Amino acid sequence: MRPTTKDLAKAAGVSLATVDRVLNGRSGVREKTVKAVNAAILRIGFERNQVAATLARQRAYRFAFALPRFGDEFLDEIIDRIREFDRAGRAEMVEVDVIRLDDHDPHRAARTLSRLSAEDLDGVAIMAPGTPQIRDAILRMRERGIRTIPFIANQQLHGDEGFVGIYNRGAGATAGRLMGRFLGRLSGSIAVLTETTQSRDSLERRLGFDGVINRDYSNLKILPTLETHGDPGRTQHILRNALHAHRDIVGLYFMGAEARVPIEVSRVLTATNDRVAIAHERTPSTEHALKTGELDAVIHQDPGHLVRSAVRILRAKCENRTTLASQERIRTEILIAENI
Amino acid sequence: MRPTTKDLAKAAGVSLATVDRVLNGRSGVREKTVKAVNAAILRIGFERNQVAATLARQRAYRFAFALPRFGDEFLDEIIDRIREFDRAGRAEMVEVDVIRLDDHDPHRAARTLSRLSAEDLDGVAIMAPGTPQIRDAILRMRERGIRTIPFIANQQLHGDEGFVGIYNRGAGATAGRLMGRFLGRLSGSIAVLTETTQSRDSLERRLGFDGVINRDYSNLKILPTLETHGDPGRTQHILRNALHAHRDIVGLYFMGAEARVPIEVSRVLTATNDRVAIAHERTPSTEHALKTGELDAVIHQDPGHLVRSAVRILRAKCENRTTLASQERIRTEILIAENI
DNA sequence: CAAATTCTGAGGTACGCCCCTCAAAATGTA
DNA sequence: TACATTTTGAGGGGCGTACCTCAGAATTTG
Repeated sequence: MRPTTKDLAKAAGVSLATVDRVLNGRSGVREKTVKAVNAAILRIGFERNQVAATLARQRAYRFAFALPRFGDEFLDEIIDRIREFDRAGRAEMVEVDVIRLDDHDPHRAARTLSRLSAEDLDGVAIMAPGTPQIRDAILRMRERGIRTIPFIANQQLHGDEGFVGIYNRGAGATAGRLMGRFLGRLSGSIAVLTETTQSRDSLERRLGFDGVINRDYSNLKILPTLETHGDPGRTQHILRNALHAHRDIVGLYFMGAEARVPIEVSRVLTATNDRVAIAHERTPSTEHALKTGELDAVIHQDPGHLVRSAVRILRAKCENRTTLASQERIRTEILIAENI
Repeated sequence: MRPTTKDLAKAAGVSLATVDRVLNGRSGVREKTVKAVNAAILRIGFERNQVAATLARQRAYRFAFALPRFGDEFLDEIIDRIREFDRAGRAEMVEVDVIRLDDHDPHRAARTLSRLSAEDLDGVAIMAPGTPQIRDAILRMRERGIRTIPFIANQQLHGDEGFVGIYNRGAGATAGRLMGRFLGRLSGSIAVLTETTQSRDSLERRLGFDGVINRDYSNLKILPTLETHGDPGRTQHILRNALHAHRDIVGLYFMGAEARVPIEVSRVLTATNDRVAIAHERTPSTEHALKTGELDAVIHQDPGHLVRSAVRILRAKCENRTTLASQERIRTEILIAENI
């Protein structure tokens, strides 16, 4: 039988009340006693029964995802996964919710975070830039007893163990390698499209992509990044111009999270499928394009996994546990028509 | 507040005892009463609190993996993940164990399964061929109240919902596509190695691989599969012969689960890395070979995911729940140096 | 109609922990 | 030494469910 708190109390030579105080970090226990209890924990191999602990808490774990108010197809996907998790998690006493942040107004966003109370929230996964206001708001949340982890966007704060996100540089490098290998001995240029080059995602991906191509594929030349601003008309315009100005374009790299528009535009503009096209994120559009051959590969990070991983880590923080590292590593997946 | 069994009893106009009888499928309740309770469940949106239910069971969930006695590097990996899960799962009242089956002797294997009792086991994930003896043993286990799911190997039994396994045909096709694309316009032959062509894994992978190459890459010719029988000396011998007999070998496909020996041998035999080499399963050997460039891609299915998924499904069966389908789909991952 | 059978209700205990109160003991301070 | 303060012990109630017993009610059977 696994040792219980009662066994632990006996082993440590203290009462149940003291064991409880130590286990839950309550005050009013001498250092010496704390040490004695911890020693007993190791000695008898006590491990708190999380099932009983969760039940006794008298309330479900309540977590939230703080996400930007406006986003792309990929963000929608994440929100869907959060809702899905919420439905499935209720029987396990876990509730998750979505909070929208005005990412264009750091003050408002920070204020939104400031209003969150430990009364009705155990932890938050935050997807927001690391501006001073936001970083400050996060620190104050922590003081209030709300656990936080950076989600997708990293705020580079101290104590940010358990970042759940995307390794964009690696994702870009992966795209670069596939582009280089798929093109083989072919020479020519590669057009790169994204919504905006301002975002860190785009910067890092481009960095990874360039690194591989420039080092290993001297036959290929990467053109300056084209910005679509998410506008179909503009996308069509700039892509047509690019294809016209550079007759040797052999590869298309859709670097942004919103590949739908570029894919459609390039379908219209390109009669044949002989250019290698690579995009990011599995969405209905990219999935379909893979099947038809309009895309040759998609670099993907599973949003469901991101969500579940974030919740597991938040919960582990609440329970002073560590998680299975191998389970939390978010994979940079390569999708082709054969393995979607 | 979420409705509890007490609320349900009130809503259905019955006692707690009757609610309990219905929820846990005990006998001695009139059909009419069962219907009334079920109607009330839907009406008030009752959902059993799994945390409380698990605690009240007075014992942990006990699951087992029935695995072949002898296996390859990949099976070792799976066993490691099972042990790991067991350690991490104790706090959640889940215990998992490994049972070894004599896969060469269906009678003995069936007998081993027959000895398992519902007393000390809630469910088993079974990796065994679907021989009549084994299928029969599985059916009798189910009658005894032990939940079962096929694991990796499918026994094709009725009621096998929730197969956790590998889609070998797709994995082979994925390997084929990458081989074709990585080789580009190059012409030549592809050598295929595996431990034994007898296994269904090998058959299906080869089928998928051939399908893609033969349809789309007329410049490539696939040689007959070479069998290593896991013997380094023999591997070296047959690979040297093949490279000698077919000077035009441009691709190597290591189809088996044990790629270590073939990789080492081909390193010795091949001075340059200009042949495309693809293997299955991430292991220390294949990971290292990816980094050094001896392998160009690895097709992988995450063993940790396989294990966790199997446990989740078994547990859901015990609790009459369904699982999140999106979480249980085992991905055919493509690994290259940039995304390991 | 009575007897046998089936169904239901009432009540209890248990799981392992959280969280609370209050008094007693140990320690520190003047 | 007397007092204040800190630390500890003892005990209880609660979470929502599982599982048990036993008596009484409802239903079926002869």
